[in-house]
Amino acid sequence: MSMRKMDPSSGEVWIGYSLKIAQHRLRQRLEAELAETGVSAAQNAVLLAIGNNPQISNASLARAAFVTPQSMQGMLVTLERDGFIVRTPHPEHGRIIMTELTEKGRAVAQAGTIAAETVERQMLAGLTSEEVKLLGDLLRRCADALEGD
Amino acid sequence: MSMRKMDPSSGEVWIGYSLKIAQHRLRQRLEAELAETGVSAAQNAVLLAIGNNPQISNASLARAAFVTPQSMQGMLVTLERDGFIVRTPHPEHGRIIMTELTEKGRAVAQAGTIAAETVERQMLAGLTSEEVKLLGDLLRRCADALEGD
DNA sequence: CGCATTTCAGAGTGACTGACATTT
DNA sequence: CAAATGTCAGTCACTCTGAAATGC
Repeated sequence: MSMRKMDPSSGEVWIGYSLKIAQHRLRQRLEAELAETGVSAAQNAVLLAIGNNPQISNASLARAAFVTPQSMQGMLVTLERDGFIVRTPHPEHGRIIMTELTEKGRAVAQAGTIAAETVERQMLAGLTSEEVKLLGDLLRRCADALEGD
Repeated sequence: MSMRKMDPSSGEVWIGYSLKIAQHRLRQRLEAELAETGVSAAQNAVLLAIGNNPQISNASLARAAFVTPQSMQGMLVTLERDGFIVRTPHPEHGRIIMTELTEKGRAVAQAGTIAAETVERQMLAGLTSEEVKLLGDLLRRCADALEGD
C-alpha cells in the first residue's frame, strides 16, 4: 500500500519531517551501537554529561538536558541501580547530591563516546567539511528561532 | 553551576547534538501549539498520515512511521478510544482493518496541519529560502547515509 | 519567607519482545 | 507451508504534574 510517507502536505518541503527522520535514524543507529553496553542513547547522553561535569547535581543535569528534575531523577535512579553512577551527599551543602561515574560507568561512557563519534561520522560521510559547518550553523539558527519556551 | 550543555567532546562540532536540540524544541513548540486539541505531536503525525491515506492499515501506518505494528497498534487504540478515528474491517480483505478519521479527527487534523505549519515557519523565520532548501538537502543526505538498518 | 534541591507518588505515552490466531 | 496482518499481554524508558521535606 503506497503512501507519501508521513508527509502531510505533499507540496511543501517540510523541514520538520526531514529533521525528525534524520534524528530518528541517528538515535536508532546509536542504540544499535550501544547495545552491548546495556545503556540507551538517552542514558548514554547523561553518562557523558556526568563524565564532563563531575559532582554535578540532579537539578543542573536536568537543566542541561531540558527536562524536569523529576524526569532526570528517574534516569539517575536507574543508572545508580545498574551501577553506572554513585550519588553522595555534598559534605558542605546539605541538600545537594553529587553524581559521579563508577568504574563501570566510566568504561561505558568511553565506549559511548566512541559509538557516538562513529555514528556521527557515518551520518556526515557524504558531506564536505564546509557543508558540515553549514549544517551545524543552520541547525543552531533553527533551534534559536524556537527558543521561546 | 556551569557546564558545557550536554556536549561530550567540547572541541568538536557535534552535529548530532544540534540535531537533537532542534528537533526537541520543534516538538515542544508543536506540543504547546496542539495543547488545545488534546493530541500529542506523535498522535498528530498519525492523524495527518491517516488523513492523507484513508483506509490505511495498521501495518502500513507502522512502516511509514518506522515503528513496530504493536507500537502503532497502541496509538490507534488510544486514538479510537478518544474518538479521533474509526476502524472497520475491510469488507473483502478479511484480516485488514481500515482506519479513517472521524469528524472530530478531521477537525483536529486540520488544526494540527496549521499548528505544524506555524511552528515550522517560526523555526525557519531567520533563514533565506535558499538556506531552507539547502538545509532540507543536507538533512536528507544525512538520513540517507544512516539508512543501514 | 522565598527559593532551590531532592524525593515520592501517580499517570501517561510510546517503544519493545513474545505469543497467537487469522487470512491470503 | 509461508508470509502478512492484527491482537493481546507484559515490560520498560522516559516524560509530566502534584505534593512534600529539607536546606540556604
